[in-house]
Amino acid sequence: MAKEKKVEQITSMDTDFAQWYTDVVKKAELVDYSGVKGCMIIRPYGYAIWENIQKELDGRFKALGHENVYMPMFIPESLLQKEKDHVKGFAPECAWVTVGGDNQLSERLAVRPTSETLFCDHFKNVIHSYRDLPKLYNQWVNVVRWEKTTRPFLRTSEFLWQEGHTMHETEEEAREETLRMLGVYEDFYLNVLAIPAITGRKTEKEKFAGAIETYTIEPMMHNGVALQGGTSHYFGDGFAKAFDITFTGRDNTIKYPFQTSWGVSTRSIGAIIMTHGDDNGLILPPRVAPVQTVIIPVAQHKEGVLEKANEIKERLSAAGVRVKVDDSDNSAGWKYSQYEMKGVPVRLEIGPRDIESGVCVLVSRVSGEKKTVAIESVESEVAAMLDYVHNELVDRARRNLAQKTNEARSYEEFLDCAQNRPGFIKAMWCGDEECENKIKDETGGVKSRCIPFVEDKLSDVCVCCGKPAKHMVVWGRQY
RNA sequence: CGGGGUGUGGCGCAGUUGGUAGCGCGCGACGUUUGGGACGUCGAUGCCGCAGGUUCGAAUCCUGUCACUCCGACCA
Repeated sequence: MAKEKKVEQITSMDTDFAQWYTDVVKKAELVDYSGVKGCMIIRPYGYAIWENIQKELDGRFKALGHENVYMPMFIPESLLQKEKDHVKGFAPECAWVTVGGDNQLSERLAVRPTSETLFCDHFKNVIHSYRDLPKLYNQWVNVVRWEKTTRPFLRTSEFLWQEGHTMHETEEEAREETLRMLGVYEDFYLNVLAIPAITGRKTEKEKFAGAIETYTIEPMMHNGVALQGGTSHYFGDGFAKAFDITFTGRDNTIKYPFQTSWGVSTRSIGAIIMTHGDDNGLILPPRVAPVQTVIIPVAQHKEGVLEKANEIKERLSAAGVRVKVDDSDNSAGWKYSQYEMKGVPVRLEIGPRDIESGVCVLVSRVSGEKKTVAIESVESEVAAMLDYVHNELVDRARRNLAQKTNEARSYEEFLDCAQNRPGFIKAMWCGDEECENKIKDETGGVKSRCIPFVEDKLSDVCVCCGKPAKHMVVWGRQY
């Protein structure tokens, strides 16, 4: 079936990717703009996606022993300042509360941009012995960062996320936790969101403020631009020392614990949109889609059609499928377009002719192909198509990632890639920040994404300065 | 924070030399329709982003301001 553009309200991706994104976000009813600068309203359909993301991640966290807590949303300035690299990183984008009611506050309060300092302030009180470790905490909250330019989901002044904060007895254990949680994200992105990604370590320059190591998951969007999908940090005992968090060890000496933190935000919804969407709108990965299958009754006024549609709905629902029947007065064609725009992964059409022969029609949102299946086996057929859609999305995203990943062995080649081929560039690097800065300046924004866990040896020398190379870096532009 | 653009019913837009607001879609009722965005009839919906100013009179001119958007800069 030839794919043509059916939804004229959505700007085509090739015409203007940024405008396409804005159109999809609005037309699929994910967000609305609010009267508050830089802040978005997440509408029911968008929030339902977030709830499914939460459910998936929260289950994985808890299975690994993490507990949910809630910290205050205000951080006294003195607390934020305890770790000097941390405050330097975040102070420029803090929102400050200076007045309460009629009274000027004696100390201004930051609206949390992230909560390491609050957790540490609390850890100090609850960690005394090695028997109190590890502490495996997580919280689902909003944070505020005063961004200069904002876009729905990708960068907003306020956003929702989870932030995990853990304390461990040994460095080794904390380092393991850092990598374990990045692994959780990698698994989640691939097996839930259908998004393959490059994972690795951030360079010194790109590290989180106050971290010893920052690990990252870097999916590539359809247009070749990277989006940091999640991060996991190893802090060593730097914050513990700054906050004077100590415990008595097994050897009866006073020690500092070792710390991690890790987070995924509503930005992941932006990743879904820009990884999977097409010119007809959103395509939701089945495992987080609020509606996995929409049933469109055809000629629904005819005897028995709606009854059959509802009967199928009950059966699918009982089988664990998130399903809805659209029995509104809109024409079938209108409904098709509507649910394509909203990215529902599988459509089920059922009309009088189908009912007569005991079948219904399943349509994949990815390929648009139709499959006639027996009503009696509808549960297994729908489940199979949902899996099929998931796998198709993974394959498509993998192909995009592979196609738009280039290798550069010389600086000329690097600049050529940066200018003419959107996507990632693999290239060797000497380890100096100077080269990162030079590359960023001379390409107009290409930065190191990460030092991947699996490095290729493309040459012996830095692509930029020609000095001996220490690592292969994946470079790219980012949201 | 710099540079461009836009704010007029829910959405998309028109509105000339200033004269008191219009179109399409959508929305509601009724009828006919129904396998890829149906059609007819009738109907409802506006502090023209907000605040000042000029004028007998402002959607229109001037000043300020707010928001959104695109491109940079900045930014887990």
